[in-house]
Amino acid sequence: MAILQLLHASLPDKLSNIKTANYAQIPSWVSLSRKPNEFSLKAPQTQQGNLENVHLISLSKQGKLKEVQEFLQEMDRSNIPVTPQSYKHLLETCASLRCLRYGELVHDRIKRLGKNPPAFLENHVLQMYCECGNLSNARKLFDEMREKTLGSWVIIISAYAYEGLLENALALYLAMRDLDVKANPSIYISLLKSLSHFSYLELGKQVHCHVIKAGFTDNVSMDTAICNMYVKCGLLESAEWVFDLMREKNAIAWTAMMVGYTQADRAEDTLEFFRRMVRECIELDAFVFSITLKACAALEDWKMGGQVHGLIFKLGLESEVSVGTPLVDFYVKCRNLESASRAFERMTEPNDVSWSALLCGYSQIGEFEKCIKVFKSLRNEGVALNEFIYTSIFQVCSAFADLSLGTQSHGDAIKRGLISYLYGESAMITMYAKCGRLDLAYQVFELMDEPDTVAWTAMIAGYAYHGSASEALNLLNRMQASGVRPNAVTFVAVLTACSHTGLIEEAEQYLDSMNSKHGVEPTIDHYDCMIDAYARAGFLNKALDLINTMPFEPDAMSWKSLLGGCTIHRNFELGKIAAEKLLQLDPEDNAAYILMFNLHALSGRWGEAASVRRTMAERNLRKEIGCSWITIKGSVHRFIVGDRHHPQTEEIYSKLQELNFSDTIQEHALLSEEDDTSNILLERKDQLLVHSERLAIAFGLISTPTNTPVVVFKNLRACKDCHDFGKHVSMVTGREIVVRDSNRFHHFKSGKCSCSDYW
DNA sequence: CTAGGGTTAG
Repeated sequence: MAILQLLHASLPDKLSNIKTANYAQIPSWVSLSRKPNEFSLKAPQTQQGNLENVHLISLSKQGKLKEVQEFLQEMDRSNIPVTPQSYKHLLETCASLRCLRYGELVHDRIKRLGKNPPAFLENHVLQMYCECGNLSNARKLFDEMREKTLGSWVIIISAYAYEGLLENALALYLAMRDLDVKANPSIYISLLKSLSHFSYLELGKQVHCHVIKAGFTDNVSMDTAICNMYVKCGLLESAEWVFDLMREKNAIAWTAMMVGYTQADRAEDTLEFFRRMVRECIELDAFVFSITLKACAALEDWKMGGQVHGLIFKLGLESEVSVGTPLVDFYVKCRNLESASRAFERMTEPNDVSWSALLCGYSQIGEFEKCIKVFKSLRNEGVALNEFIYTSIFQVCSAFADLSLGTQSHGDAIKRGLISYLYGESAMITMYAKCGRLDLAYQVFELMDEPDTVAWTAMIAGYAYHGSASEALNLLNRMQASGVRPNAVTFVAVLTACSHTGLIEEAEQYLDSMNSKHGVEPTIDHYDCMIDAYARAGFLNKALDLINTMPFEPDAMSWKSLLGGCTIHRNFELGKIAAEKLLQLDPEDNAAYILMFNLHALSGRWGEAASVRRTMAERNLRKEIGCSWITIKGSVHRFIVGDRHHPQTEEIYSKLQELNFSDTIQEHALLSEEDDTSNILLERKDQLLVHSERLAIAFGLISTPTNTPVVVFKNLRACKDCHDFGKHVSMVTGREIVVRDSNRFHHFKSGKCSCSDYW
């Protein structure tokens, strides 16, 4: 027994589920050089060569194709015939190992055997070619076969259907009918599989009719296939109709229906089906769990998901990739990265899908460093990567504005053929745009065959970040002309572009016509954009009116936009109302306190300003540390306020002095998101002069050729003083300064900013 | 000879 186990352990995985008889115990030293009657085993004459054939089959079942080859030669030398049964096993092994080379050798031998090999053997050869993916050989054989059995038709039609070669599959099906060969359920099931797409719905219905006429309904597998075909075509009602009529329903039919519900955004129905399955004691397998977890993930229903996880644990399915991977994704979607990692670790054999689910989690939750680290180690270890992983990497590059890693990953993905059409390309558009390279973003966009809504939106949003409203609107027109329909996100980008450039009338028109002209229902995000547009432009009352009359309850963003406008345009009364409302909705919003503080400071209400600042200190608001960075020759230089760690610190500070920009007294009183608000006594002016973005700009000036723009990135919103600083520097040095803050790009040129001081 | 279900992304 132990030997057998050992032997099995050494078999290739693909073979481990093949049931083997005890042939393996026949030693390979069984000699062929002796004459049959010399065997100690008294083999009757009629069974001559039995032992050799048995041994051949044994070798074949162990996947030892090379030894098979050698043994065959030995058998040939001793004139021992190979039985058809042996050939059958050899062909099966070649098929399961996808080993076309040996398969062809076996086929050659069979051809040499005589003019009429048994039909069943030819079917095995056919099957071997199909499984090895060589359909042209398969077809050639099929056409030459003198005796085609029903099985031959099944094999070749299924192969075509499986490869998605619909026309070939259907042509053969029709040819078969012409020859009066009656199709069996297998053939219909294969055909239905290849018709599982909306564009083939009419054909699918016709095949369904043929199935009914042939009397094959009320067959579990058949009905399951029909059900699945309707699901994949998006006709859930038809699928339900078939499903409800099934007297006996297997797990596959249930799964198919659940997939349909989840795809149709009806995840609740999926979960209801799952509950029914549990109640009706249907056997739950890995497939059922994966779709159920997907539904839990879509609903972010961590309670239900947790219960499902419990069941998975009880059934001992946690270690399976097919369950573990969706489990990782479920926890990622519920923003529970800790459980996601734990689920990941419990899988015995994670695959590339598992890795991409995890990496996507890291990038979505903002664990960018971790994401890159894992990505690099996967690359080094030669683990299979996929296009999903690269999409996540592009997102990380966007967040870090890491053009260097972005372009490298782009090249890497091209080499591996892993830029996924649409998904990967759109992620790259965003990546290049957010790295300050609209030109490269546009190149990617231009090279796309058929950009879809998301790709157009990414490009429009790119122009919006950079404040190029006219290009953004232009692109929207081109998008519509090319027949791609804008969605809600597209309009957020369009309205943002308008808002950032003060195109009030245009914004109003787009908001008004969204629904009537484009069939996109406005959401609160669109109203917030409009409120922002009014507020920035100084139409504070219009902004307030919209807050009061829009068909949604105002959210934090609504009031924040109004408050921002009140600060720019110094409307204290309204600003106070907005600030109170905002802090009611989001007491943790650091920016809200800063805006409120600045509003009080601007009106000289120092008592109230100080009280805001005290509240901030007391609440110890968790906030991001402000930092700015610049990439010089591929390496990133990062600065925080008052940083003196850089090796060229002296040069940087003397450059700052040389720029000699003195801020006006009044603006010194204002707070920026970068200031250390936990210490209310700290002299603000000292901090201001050494804000991180100034350090980065100064470093950029001394480290780059004078004819190139200085491109600086910052994780927070640019403060008023530093914005003025940027304008000043672009004036006195004659250089273009580009700053990307958390909201958008600022292009400073000859003392002016592309944002027209509107940000 | 014999088919049918799932999980990752912009």
